[in-house]
Amino acid sequence: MKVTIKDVAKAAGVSPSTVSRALHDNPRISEEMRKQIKKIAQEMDFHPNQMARSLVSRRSRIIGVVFSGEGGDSLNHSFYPSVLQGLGHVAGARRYHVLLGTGTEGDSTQEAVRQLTDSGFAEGLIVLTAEDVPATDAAGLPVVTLGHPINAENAYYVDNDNVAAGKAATEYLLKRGHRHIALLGYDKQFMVTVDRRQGYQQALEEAGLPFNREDVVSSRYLYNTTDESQLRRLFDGEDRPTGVVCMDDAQAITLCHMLTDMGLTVPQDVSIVSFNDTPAGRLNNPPLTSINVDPYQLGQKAMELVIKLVKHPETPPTGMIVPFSIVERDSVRTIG
Amino acid sequence: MKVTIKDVAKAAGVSPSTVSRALHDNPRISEEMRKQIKKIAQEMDFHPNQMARSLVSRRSRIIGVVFSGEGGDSLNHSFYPSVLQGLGHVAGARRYHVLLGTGTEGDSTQEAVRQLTDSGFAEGLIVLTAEDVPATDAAGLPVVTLGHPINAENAYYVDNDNVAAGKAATEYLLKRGHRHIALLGYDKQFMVTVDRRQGYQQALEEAGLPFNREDVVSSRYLYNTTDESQLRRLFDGEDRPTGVVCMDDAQAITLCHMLTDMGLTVPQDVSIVSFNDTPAGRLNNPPLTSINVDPYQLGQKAMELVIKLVKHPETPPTGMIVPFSIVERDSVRTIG
DNA sequence: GTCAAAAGCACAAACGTTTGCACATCTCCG
DNA sequence: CGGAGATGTGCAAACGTTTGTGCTTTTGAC
Repeated sequence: MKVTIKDVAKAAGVSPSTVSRALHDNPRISEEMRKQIKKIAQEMDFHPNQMARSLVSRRSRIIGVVFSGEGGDSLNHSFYPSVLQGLGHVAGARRYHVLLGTGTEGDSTQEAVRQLTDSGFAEGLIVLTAEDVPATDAAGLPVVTLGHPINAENAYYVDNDNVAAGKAATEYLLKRGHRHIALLGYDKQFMVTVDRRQGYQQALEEAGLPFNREDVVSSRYLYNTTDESQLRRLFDGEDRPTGVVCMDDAQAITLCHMLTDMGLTVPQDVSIVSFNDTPAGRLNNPPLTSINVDPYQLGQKAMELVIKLVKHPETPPTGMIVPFSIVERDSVRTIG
Repeated sequence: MKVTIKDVAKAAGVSPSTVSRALHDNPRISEEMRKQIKKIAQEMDFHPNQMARSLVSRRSRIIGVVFSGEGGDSLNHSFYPSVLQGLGHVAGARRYHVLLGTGTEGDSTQEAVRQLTDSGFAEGLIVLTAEDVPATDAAGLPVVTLGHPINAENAYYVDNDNVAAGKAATEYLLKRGHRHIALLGYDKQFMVTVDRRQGYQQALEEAGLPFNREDVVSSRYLYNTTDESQLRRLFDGEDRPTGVVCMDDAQAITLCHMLTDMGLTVPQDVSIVSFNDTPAGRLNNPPLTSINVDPYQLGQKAMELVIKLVKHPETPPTGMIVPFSIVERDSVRTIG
């Protein structure tokens, strides 16, 4: 049987309430009593029952985290573990716990959220969805979304400045003399990619360059499924792009293969800057110049934000932007 | 304010206990009463408070999961997300929840386990550690380790048959005519790699081939840190290996690069079969023939096992073996 | 030496459930 | 028609904490 607060009280010859207060450093307990009780509790290896504690205090110190379902490749992306680590570390440091939103195979994000809120354990939610996020104010719990929500004005979220990132990637190539730059991996279902695309276009326009529809090729985000024929056509003519910005390293890598297949080499013939700075990208030949969106910090900030929210529910809607960085490797060549 | 069982009781004109029983399909409640109560509960959007419920029932339906600390690259490995998915899906299906063992940055596995057990929420633990697992019977909770524990006889675990896997990888090359096979990525700190090494040796011996110490090169498991000079020496002479089995795709990929750097190509000059079937391996040129250890199923089985344990604590120590499969791609060539 | 204030602690209620037991009603048999 | 068994429901205790209130003792000022 687990040792309860009553056992400690009996051992110390005081009442349970005194023990409780002593352990919480309540000033109404004398210094010496406090020390002694703590010592006894220690010796008895007493750990307060969280269920009981949470029942009365109405605080569980548990944050629910739900990942966008789908499974597939997307969850395998190195992005998620990093986020999880970030989340976990700050949770741990603040003595919070992380409850994973599971849901059976193939469940929707919605479903996972419901499971989590119904469970009644979590006092705050982080939903990490690459897709459109429904305005989920589930059961009155504070929700922060990781990624750009549709109704950004009255939501809590943490994200990169994706249009700035798209712009930066493009400008990186522009600065190095590239005049014809393609965009690979646009997926209108994913805010990230539409934002980046916008940044791409901005950079082009500010440089006085034309924006061509044919230069942006679509594919499912994080799924490595590009229409290769379209891609080949793009790189076929003499006026082919000399630079490409890719939405994800994986696409960049397959692009590399296709290019060598076509007799073109990276970065001599075409330069690539991509996103997400994955292990695969680092291992590629050549190693990819890629934009690191700092998933670890995204996780950290998200957790910090929910925790703030559960403590101060009145906090006005907040959007936190975490900076990206471009890590330079060998997939870009300076022209001219 | 949340709606409690008392509210429902009042609305239904019965006592809380009746409501409780009705919702639990207790046969002592009449059919019609049960239906009516359920209807009312539904309408009032009543969800029982899990804290209260757990307090009395002493069951939380929460399973703690702790990943081996370290962080670094290891957690970024695609292995973990898959495991998590497997875990999560069966947990969800059985209406269990997953509580992540966090621990602040750089904490040990030990520490994470402690945080989890002290929290008092979990009624079972899954510890996923690639390293030596301390015999953690923490606080009387059932613990299943994912991976090969040292004291396998009286532990609950799920794992691959790693020596069989190492053997299979080696035999795959032997069958294709390779007579000189190296082993890359041995790390004596990790049971997985020592088991696989043993399988490698067995395969060699059964084929009547000599086992050479110089043919196995060490490096930190899952960290891409091999002593390149040793590797170069190995592939320098005329009697260089024609086949290599690698402990992880990442190592295989860097090996590829080194080989091309040395003027050798894969698979023409040297064949590679590696482990873990990662995205990066799939994207490599050539795509790697790799052994898939089925992390998803590992996760599933582990969760099934703990759940079984929390229900039947008397279950005798069990080791579950999940089958691996070798997925054939283009990094192996048949000789002769 | 008296009294008020401060200090130190115990009592008991409350949090929202579950569950053993007792109670009331109804049915049916002798 | 009396009582035994079913059948359905309510009472109250229990789970292990926290916390408002009240009681006792000590302290210090006059």
